[in-house]
Amino acid sequence: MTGWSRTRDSTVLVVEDDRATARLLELYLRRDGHKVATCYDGSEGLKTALNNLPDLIILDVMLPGMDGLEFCRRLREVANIPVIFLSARATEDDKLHGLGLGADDYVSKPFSPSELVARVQAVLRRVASVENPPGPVELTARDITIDYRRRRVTKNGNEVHLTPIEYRLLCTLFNSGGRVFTRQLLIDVALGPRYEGLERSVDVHIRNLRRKIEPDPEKPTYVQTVHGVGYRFNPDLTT
Amino acid sequence: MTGWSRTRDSTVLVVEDDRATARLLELYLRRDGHKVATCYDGSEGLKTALNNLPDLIILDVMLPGMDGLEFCRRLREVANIPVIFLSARATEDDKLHGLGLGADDYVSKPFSPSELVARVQAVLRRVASVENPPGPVELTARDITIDYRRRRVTKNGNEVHLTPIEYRLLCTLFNSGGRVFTRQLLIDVALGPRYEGLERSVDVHIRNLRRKIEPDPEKPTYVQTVHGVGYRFNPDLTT
DNA sequence: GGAGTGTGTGAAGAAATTGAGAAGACGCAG
DNA sequence: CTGCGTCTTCTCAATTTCTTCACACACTCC
Repeated sequence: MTGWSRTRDSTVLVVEDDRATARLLELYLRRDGHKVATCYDGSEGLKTALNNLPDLIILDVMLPGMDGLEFCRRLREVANIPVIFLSARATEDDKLHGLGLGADDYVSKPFSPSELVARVQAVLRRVASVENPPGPVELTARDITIDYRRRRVTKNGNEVHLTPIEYRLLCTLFNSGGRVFTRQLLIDVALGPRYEGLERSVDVHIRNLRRKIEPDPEKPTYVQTVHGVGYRFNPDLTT
Repeated sequence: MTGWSRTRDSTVLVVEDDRATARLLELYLRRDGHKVATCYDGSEGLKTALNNLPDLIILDVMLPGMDGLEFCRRLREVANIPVIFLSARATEDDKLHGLGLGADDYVSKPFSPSELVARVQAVLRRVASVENPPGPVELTARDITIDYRRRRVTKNGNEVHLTPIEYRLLCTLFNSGGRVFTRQLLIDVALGPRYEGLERSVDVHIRNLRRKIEPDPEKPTYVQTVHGVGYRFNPDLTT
């Protein structure tokens, strides 16, 4: 595990319980010059990912051991490895669309192998130019910056202390391209299926989050309310 | 998990008095792409190790010339080469459990060669970046310095005595670029897959580590707690 | 404007996480 | 055998974080 010093040829971790699909992926990825490792269930995959820090992960959404979203969320807590989702059904796509978890792309089954390989290339190229170590992996909007690797949020350079839930909500909203999230979707995506609070609790966390990052919490500019729907993140100042 | 090749081409020293076992090890390790040297007794093995500085040592516990535990202890005084123990009987396993000597893994006889090869890979991968990082053999952050070759830690020039577990935790956190580690990840990365303690034990080691390196252990500046997540190393004083 | 619904606010109690001390296990050295 | 060093585990206290509730305020549609 050569932490965050990416090597020339990229390693790809495939987490997919269907062996046939997994083998297909391996075949095409190897042919494309990647090193490939495969895990057949979620929790093993997560451990492997954290131990070996591949350059990219291809992740089935439906997994034994650990759900793909859960996988991604836990991965994001400690690492920032790009993820491409494999979704089985069209209905799943909706949720994935909104994934603020740092999914870098998603592909619906059945997929064309060459399309997937192309997406892998694209993600790796994009990531390589931005993310290469050493140094923080950051996203910035106006004066807010998220450093995923250190799990640190700064506003104008000063650290802002966020609780775990606030951090997850912010991450989810932050890199969602301004998409609107219902409270339930925020719960699903940011807090996980095992979350047991009421939807209204999300309001409270949003408020606390605003207090910490908004210049004037009375008039939110980052986390905006969409009345009757939910919340969305506004990266610009144009609204 | 399948695949991955990143840790080949390393030199392995086998110290094992039983010639048949030794030859078996050589065979499999060579097939796996390692260079292998073999010694048949302890004191000769130690001499060889110190002269040639292999990347890893496979060490029989029962040895003529010098006991394997003694070997490990003396090795640790001057070098930081990872060690995998070969223990003859199940009863010996208990002794090795404790990692107290700084063993990195252990394998019971009779062993499956492919399992041993896999463990060699795992140890090399894990240890490579954490305890034997590429680049300089000495890293400094503020007034803490780690000398990887000698396995020494100094604070303002004074040696700080760390236990094997403390040392590994510190190494792992130290050259991680400030990344956040969950307790489980610390266990996986720093202590190895055979570690059997609870996650909470990590807390205790972190506390002991803080007592030794922090100016004011009440307000940690090096090893920071990330509430709800884990720990993080802060090289600067900027927070 | 007013009813009806949705959202923001503050605070209190519950719950979870972490820190601290200490006891026990274990092997080793003298 | 006894003392020493290390590691694990336990409990209790301190702290942080989360949830919930009641009410004030805002929005929308008629």
